[in-house]
Amino acid sequence: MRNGRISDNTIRRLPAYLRALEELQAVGTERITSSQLGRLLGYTASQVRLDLNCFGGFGTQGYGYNVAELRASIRRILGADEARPAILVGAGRIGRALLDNFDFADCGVHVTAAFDTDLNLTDMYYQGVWIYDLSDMERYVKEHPVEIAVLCVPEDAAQRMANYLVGLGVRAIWNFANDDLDIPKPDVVLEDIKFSDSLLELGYRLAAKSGAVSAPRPAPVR
Amino acid sequence: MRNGRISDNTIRRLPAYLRALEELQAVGTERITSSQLGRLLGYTASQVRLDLNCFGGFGTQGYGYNVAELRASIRRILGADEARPAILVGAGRIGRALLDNFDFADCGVHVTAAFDTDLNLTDMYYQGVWIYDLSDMERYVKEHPVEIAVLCVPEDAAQRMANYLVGLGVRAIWNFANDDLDIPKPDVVLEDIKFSDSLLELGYRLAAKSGAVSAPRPAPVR
DNA sequence: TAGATTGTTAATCGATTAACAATC
DNA sequence: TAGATTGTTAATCGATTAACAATC
Repeated sequence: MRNGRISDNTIRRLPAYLRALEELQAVGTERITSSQLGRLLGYTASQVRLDLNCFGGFGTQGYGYNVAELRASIRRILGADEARPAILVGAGRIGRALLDNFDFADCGVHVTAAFDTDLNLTDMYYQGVWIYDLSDMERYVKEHPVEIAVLCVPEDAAQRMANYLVGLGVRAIWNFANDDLDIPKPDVVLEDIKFSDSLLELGYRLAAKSGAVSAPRPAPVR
Repeated sequence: MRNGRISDNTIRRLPAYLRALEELQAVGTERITSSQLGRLLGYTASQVRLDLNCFGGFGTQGYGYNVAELRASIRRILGADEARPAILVGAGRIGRALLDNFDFADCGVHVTAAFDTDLNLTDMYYQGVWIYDLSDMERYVKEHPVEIAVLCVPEDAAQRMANYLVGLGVRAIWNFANDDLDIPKPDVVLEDIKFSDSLLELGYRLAAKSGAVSAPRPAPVR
């Protein structure tokens, strides 16, 4: 178990390992080797072992890894079995779509309240979550443990709201606004969902496949 | 203009450059240097110049880059000014939230139709987009130019639907299902929005900040 | 014990940063 | 022309892959 600084790339691969392991466990697979797991995800066996060994020696020589055990370990590392208290800030379409469809609990997060300014949305339950008026947020956060803010407000309100939330002491922001947020406190965790970036990248790759933009025409063969 | 293979990292930074440039232009900035642009985004000046030079010499020595020009160039590279025809597959909450809130046009994409199996959703317009029954999709795709499928179906239907879409000849899939899709044709572009991965990563970083998981206890001082 | 596969170190590769000559 | 900043090459750094000794 080497414990230097763990690279961002390694961290980003952890959820993929977890997903693969959950599927393996679902179909009853008991053990798996680093090379099998690698093949499943498109990584080399070396990389799998190196990644996992950042967090501990989960394997057994000559055997491989126990699926259930490794899955449990990775869930623990990712905090997937926690129930971190979170609030939804902005209960518009995106916010409510998350409440409808997204399994927060499976990621170790528990949404305890939502906030909005739209009187058509406030003062009601939505998917079991009470939607408060935004003006109640400050009091709510002071009276309840809130670790995470799920930020689903329009782009032009995002930075302002982020500053406000950081001031209130939330420890992490899951941001859905298409905006590069500037987080004043360095120990507040920011994680973005960037729809635009993703779709633009798709557009680029599409153009690149057509050979248009940057795929240089093959050199003329003579 | 060096034109080796352009790295994924470079491509992933393009939308960030674009976002910064749009903001600069919005506030009337005319020119910018690589080091200013870098400071804005947290990159080094070298990196900015190297990234941009993958696509062309957009700058002028002694001056820097013209904001409007560079913005236009990057939009072109990303295909943001196109209107690539796309269909929405699955018009549930997530799908409709996208139609409500997301600016497809600004990413060079035009959603021409949506498909679902839910009779409460089909045969109606939603945000100007007609929702067809899924059984009409095959005919629709054959009769209309469709480049991109925005995949918003439940996780357990995603792989099946992806195979079907690839068979119908779509050239790219923007996937919102939490599933590692296996795309049979190598030239079909796949781009994922991974909500779970993102929130799990947030959870990890939160735990890491608390010094719990992987921050090794400081060695005992004697 | 022999075979297999890990944990871990060494070699390679690629990406980022630094430096500088070209040039506006 | 002098000053500034690019485009581009060289140096550095980090991440991935390969190799192998440890060990189940």
